[in-house]
Amino acid sequence: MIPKSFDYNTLEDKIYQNWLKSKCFQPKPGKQNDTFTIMMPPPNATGTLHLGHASMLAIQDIIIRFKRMSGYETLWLPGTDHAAIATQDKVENLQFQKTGKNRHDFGREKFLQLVDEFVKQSQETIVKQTKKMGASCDWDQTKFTLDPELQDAVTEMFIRMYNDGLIYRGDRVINWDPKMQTTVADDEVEYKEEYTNFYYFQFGPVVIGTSRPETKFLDDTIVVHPEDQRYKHLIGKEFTHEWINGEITSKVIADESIDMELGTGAMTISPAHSFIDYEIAQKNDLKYERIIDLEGKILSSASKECAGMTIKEARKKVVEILKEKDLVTDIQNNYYHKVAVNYRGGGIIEPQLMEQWFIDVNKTVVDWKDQKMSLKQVMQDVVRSNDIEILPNSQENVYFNWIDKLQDWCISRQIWYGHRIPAWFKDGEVKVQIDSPGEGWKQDPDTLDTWFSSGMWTFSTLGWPNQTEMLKKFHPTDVLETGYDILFFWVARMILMTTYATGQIPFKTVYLHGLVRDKNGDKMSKSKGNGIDPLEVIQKYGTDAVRLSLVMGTRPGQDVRLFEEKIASYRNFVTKIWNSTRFALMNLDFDKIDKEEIDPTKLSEADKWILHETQEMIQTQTELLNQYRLSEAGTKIYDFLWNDFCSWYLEISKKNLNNKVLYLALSDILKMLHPFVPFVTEELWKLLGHKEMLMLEEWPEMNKNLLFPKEKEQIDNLKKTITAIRSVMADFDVSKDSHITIQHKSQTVIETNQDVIKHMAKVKTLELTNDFKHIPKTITQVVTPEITILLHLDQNIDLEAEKEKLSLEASNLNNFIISLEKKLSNKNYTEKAPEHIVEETRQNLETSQKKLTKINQRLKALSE
RNA sequence: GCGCGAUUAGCUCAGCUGGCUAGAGCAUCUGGUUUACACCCAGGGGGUCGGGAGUUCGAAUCUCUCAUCGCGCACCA
Repeated sequence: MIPKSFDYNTLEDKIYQNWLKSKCFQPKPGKQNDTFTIMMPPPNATGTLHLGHASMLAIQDIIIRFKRMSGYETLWLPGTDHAAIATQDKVENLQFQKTGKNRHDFGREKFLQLVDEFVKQSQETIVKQTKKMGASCDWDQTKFTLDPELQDAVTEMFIRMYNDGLIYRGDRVINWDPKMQTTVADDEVEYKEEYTNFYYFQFGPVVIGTSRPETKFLDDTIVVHPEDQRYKHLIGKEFTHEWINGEITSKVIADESIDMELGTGAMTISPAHSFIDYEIAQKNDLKYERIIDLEGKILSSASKECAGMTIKEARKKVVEILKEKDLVTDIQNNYYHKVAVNYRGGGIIEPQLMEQWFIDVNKTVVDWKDQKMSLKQVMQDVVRSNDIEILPNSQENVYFNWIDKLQDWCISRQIWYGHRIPAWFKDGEVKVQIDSPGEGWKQDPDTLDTWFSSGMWTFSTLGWPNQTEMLKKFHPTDVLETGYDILFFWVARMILMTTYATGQIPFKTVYLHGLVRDKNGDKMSKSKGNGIDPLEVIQKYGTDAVRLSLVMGTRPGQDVRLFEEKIASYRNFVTKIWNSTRFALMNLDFDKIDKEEIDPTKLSEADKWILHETQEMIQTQTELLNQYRLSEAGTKIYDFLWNDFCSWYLEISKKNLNNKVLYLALSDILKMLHPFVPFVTEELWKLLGHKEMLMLEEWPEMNKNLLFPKEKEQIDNLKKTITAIRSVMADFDVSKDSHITIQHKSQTVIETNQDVIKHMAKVKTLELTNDFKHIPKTITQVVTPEITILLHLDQNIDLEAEKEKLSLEASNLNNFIISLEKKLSNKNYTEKAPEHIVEETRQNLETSQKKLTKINQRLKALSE
């Protein structure tokens, strides 16, 4: 005999190994004659598995298993991302702790070797953990963004974009991280709240306000709003006055972008260290000079007194200097503002004017739908025209908002770990090509933004730029499933890169899952100690339970709260699945099953009912899963197994089991459960005597010959009857020696299931009659117009109590009837509402009226 | 400032294109050693679907508005 619950700790790994051994994860042509592809978002090569990954793996695995069983040739391709900045920073920190050396002490080559070693180790961990989640991805196709072929693809992409004029090298203000010594993309900048001093300085004819005095050494332009009455008369004029480095001549210009309300409404600009100042300077053709160097220190060209000082030191010094010159008019403390920091390392971002590589998002050179479009336009078009659907749809607005504001994308990074830029310099000349153009040419030391390569993930992994069979077959992919937090970072970039490179969309659907939070809705974090380690709860509750807890009750785009009680409840469900099959195994006669055919004339009502319900469930599951409504599908199959199959079918049929029906229904249910809980169902499939893997079974199809609507109605009546008996017995506390009379009109299902009723409702004496007359010393329960239950009580019963009960029921029913009648007497309703709704209402009214009549008759009898 | 989301039972959440008297799990109460399952079985209590207005024959569902919470983007001289 098999044990009472699924021993996940010892069986999960074995089952997974069996899947691997049988090559279940590889694409195989199926009856759909079509492919279905998911590219797994590559986890960072440095990481370990967290709940975000676990949730992503659960969702994708459910989808891919469903599609595989449905007969698609499925490819789920796994891999890892080199995550340039994050990885380099992590390894550098580790090495510094260990040896006290930074990357420059090691040198580029040696340092990259250390990173490679570290990455290799991490990748193994991530792969092992991914397997633990039951992910049925094709490990033979595993890719890494720094694989040689993927590196080649990146280089090719860069060269093509350069030749098309989409990549250019230019001077722009970029986000510079002095700590990590690299540029950072706009999206990688985070803002931290801070309180600081806000200074007011006399600058020639005006007072200016600033929180950054240390950038003001060379300022000589005052900007005001053209409509500002306070300053209008100054516009265009020049003034000679004292400033930090001595006497200067400044000029007043006007610009619309000035906010009159802010500070004094007048400001000076430092174009080399501010995005907005740079824009103003460009518009007005002003010169710009650098004040702060890449280390975050003041340049001697800006100030002799402050040269070499840090920003903090220089700020103090500048204020001192201006105080001496009596140019400080006010200092306000506790000024609230936000400081830009690098989200990956926390260094404070200093805007710098630098020469970098950029992708031009506005140049209209991309061929798309027989037109020339800009990258920006293509990105808008594919979502607007529904080539790509984003789930939830509300995120499409977020996407468009982002695109509208999108600026040229700075793709060069001054770090070592990553894809080297294929550009060569010599005497101010630039050549973009794979190999060195010859003697004296030096390759650009910079590497590419990590999202440049991950943007190519759907096609670089399939062999692009070569037109491989894989690429032709599996691209575009079908669904991209990832967290909404990387919609811009990654999803948008994939659309940009893929449409340009391949002329195809990267995927048809974007499914954005929410973040996993704790029970209070707080983000899980190590410092708070509220995190759940997926591997720990897998150990405790099993992978199937963890997967369910990450999928059930979720919607795309909505955060998920996870806590142990929730996981435990799904562990209980896994046990329930186990025991329902265990029961079947104890009762099935395996020798006969293959030879048996379904003969509708020999089936009980319950048999027909469960076959009917199973067919409908197949239909429902298929529809919901095709629409990626995983939680709804999961909830429905959960309910079906637990209630319909276990609580009703098995209990009704216990004493009269039909081998074949039990087997058929259970098999279909296990198949439908499989995508959600692959381990326990696979094990049970084996115990049912199958040699083939469940995961390769065909998804069931609805069989119209197994629909029995009449029996469905009959069993529904039986269920109502049993529930009513149980309820009335509990109300009057008769657990032993219960005596029930069922009055009914032509209900064969009651006749044939007397034993079932006795057993399931625990009735000791049961009588049936077609006579609806009142019997003394009984409590009445009207189930349907055709079925009434009488509970016999020995002692004198409290007539008033029963009257009260019946009266309450009658009054509720009466209210209901009134509402229905009101509806039906409303012409607008009967004319405008759909016919089937009105018909339903009519029937409902009829049934309710009949039922009410019965109750009233009984009430009348009681009063006599 | 612009935008997005949430608000349904004590807790965590379902409820698709508006349509039977609003659901689940957990918790709670009552009663159960029924030979698949106490990680179980049976029964019960608990909600004016955040407030207000509107559209409609009909609103938890659509529109507007207010409130509270959360998030994103921009600005930050």
